Amino acid sequence: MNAKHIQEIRAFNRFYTNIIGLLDRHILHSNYSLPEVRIMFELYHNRGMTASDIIAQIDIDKSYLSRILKGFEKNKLINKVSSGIDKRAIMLQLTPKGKKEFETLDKASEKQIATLFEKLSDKECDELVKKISGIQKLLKKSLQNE
Amino acid sequence: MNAKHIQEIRAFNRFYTNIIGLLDRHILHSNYSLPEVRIMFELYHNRGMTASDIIAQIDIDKSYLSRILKGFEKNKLINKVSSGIDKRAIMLQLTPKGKKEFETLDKASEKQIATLFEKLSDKECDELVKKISGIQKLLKKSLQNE
DNA sequence: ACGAAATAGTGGACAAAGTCAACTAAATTT
DNA sequence: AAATTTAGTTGACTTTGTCCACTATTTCGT
Repeated sequence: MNAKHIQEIRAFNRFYTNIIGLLDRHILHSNYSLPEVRIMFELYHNRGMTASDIIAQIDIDKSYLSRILKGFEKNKLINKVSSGIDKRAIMLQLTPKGKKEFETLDKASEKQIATLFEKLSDKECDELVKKISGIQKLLKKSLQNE
Repeated sequence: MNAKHIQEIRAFNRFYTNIIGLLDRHILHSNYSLPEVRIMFELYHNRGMTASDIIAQIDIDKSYLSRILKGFEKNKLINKVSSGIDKRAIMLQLTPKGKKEFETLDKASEKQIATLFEKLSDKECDELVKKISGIQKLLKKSLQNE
């Protein structure tokens, strides 16, 4: 890794930070915050997670998470069920209402992306996705502990 | 753009959001916030910007920016000089202290990146950078207004 | 088996980040 | 010359996020 590599990566970070901002814009007009949606995503895609499982996936302060989950429960988006095995742990699950809310956000997100990239041809999209997965592969390799 | 493309892009966003978090980690232990560093970056790389110029570059609320700049001035990181031409506008410039502070952060950021990607060979870095710039080119094309 | 240490989650108090609307002053439009 | 727009500031506020101390379990070391 030389100085040029580093500069290119930094430029990309600045650039892509803006892109992510654009892609998250639909959330600003929803009733949820970014971390809330990110948490819903995890709960939607994994059955029976605990708060700790969520923390393992996304970098979030546990007390902040606790508060968000409390809010979810209050609004009937999730059920909290004590895990039988470990009495400290609590199993979380989206209610039908919670699932529906997430799906609405999810659809909006898809639409946002489709709009943002509408100028690209199918061929260009293929190219984009190919590069994207190449990057992920490289980065994951470098991030592997040990 | 089809459903598969969209899913891949979203997965990349989630992934890369975490990467950005890792890359910004050094800022958490500095005396500055992320937006502050981002603003310093702009001031470092462009001479004689106004607050409006900064807003054109980064998406930030003008009153929030105003407060940050006020803090910078208080800590002698910038000079504010009324622009001769337009008496409403104020030219901003990093002081030597401001430049030095930014350079320190900048070095830390370089180091952070180098550490994060240390497992990649030079060849892999070349590959990474090539893909990165390809992505930027595609996205910029799609984002062009009109 | 028993005490010490670790883990799961919560709650209070607080700090940081960011927004909104109202405002002054200068510049531009009509 | 009045009306509108633009540059920037300020007060009051909300949202977002962190820190620390705490309870209740569970696991570890001996």
